[in-house]
Amino acid sequence: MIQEERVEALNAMERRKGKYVLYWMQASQRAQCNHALEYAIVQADALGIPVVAFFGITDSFPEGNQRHYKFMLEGLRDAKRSLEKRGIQLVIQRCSPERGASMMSRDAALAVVDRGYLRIQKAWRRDGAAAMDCPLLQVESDVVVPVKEASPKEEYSAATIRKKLRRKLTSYLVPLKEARPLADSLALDFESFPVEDVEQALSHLEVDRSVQPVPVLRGGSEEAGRHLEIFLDEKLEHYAEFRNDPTRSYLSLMSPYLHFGQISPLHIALRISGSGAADAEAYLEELIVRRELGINFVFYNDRYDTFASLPDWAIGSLKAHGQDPRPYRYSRREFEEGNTHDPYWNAAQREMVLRGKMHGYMRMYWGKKILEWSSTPEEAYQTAIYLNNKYELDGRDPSGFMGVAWCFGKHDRPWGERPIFGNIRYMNAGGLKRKFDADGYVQLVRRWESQNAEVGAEGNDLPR
DNA sequence: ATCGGCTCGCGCAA
DNA sequence: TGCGCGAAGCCGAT
Repeated sequence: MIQEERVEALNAMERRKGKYVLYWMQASQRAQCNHALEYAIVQADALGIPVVAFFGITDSFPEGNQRHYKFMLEGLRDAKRSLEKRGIQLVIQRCSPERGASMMSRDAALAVVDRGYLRIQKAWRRDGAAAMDCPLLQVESDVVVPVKEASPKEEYSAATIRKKLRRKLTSYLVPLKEARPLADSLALDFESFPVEDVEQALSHLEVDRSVQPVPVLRGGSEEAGRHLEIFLDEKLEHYAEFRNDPTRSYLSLMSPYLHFGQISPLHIALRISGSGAADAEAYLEELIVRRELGINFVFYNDRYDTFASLPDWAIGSLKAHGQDPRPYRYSRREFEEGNTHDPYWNAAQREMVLRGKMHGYMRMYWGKKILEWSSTPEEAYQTAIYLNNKYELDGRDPSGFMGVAWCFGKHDRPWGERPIFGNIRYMNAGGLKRKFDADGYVQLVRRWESQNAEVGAEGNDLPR
């Protein structure tokens, strides 16, 4: 079911005769549980024409590097294969997405695009819509509840959006029907950037190669589905108990796949929900409430990647303590190399640099300490955003921007005033030790690093 | 081990 | 206008 609240016309063009319906794939890089794709199929069937899918790959996505591109190409390879099985051609071109999409729209009756919430994604859609002579319809496919339906404004906390989201779940937490288009587009003649051989495709892109691809996770909808099944079979029943213990592997690993749209949050939620068990509820809290709070944040707050996005009380309090002496002070480079005095912080940083993913619990401690050990809170904020975007596979994602902001007071309440932090919630290493074997975590990261140095990617398995 | 205070402001009840 | 309560905690008192 495609609720009409998911659909929005991005320009005022009239429908016209055309050879196909264009699905401009951008955020939802998958063939399964994709409302935008299904919407395009419904439109095409009604017009008696096929669907052509298009993806524009730009070498210069801001802060994108080889690590991200490889993961994305693995996903595009899966998407192309899966679409072909349904008789839909995926045309991939090296170009700025909105320009490629508008070129491809010339022979289209209408165009459909998925929704993105970041500045650049909004700009691409706006510019694409303006350049097209046919209608461009946006269909929101990477959230359970459409962002404007969840709330008409920037939310103050998880508590405020939680109630609003819960009220809407009966309408939106429902399966999407998938169809094979009546007309096939495989025979249409288009040039496409080949992605079947991912290494070769990667070598043809002129991207930043300073960060290595990750040894553990491979991209694509197929891998996403495999990890989801492992999570459901082996991990979900202990999720509430172990999710905040980074020495155990009890997370779903969905966030990189969600970031690239290689899996649908609706699909995950439908697989999880129903039991009502505490573990399922805890997971749905992360998947829906927390994730869609992040989307609310970046959608309504244009300064989502800066210190200025914080609430007034946090900015005032941090500024009032801007001159407080810092017990330790590190440069961006010292942080980046994981060379602080704190073995727990260094372990978290190195986990991220090596594996493209930092454990959720450690992300909080990591950000809080960057604030504590930087010259100014503004500099700390920039450092955290820079490192997160560069190394995390799910960097440059609403959840990541929100995660950094939370460490600086966003979506949180004020706490007892103290040096440097002011009223921002404080965390220290004692908290880690109370919750899990913090020294065991340091050892674990060391093992990952030495395994990676010795045998390369093959020996690098997840902890059990 | 457990508990209250820390401190601001949203959102709803009245 | 008043009041309850909040993304993951810390700290000191008991």
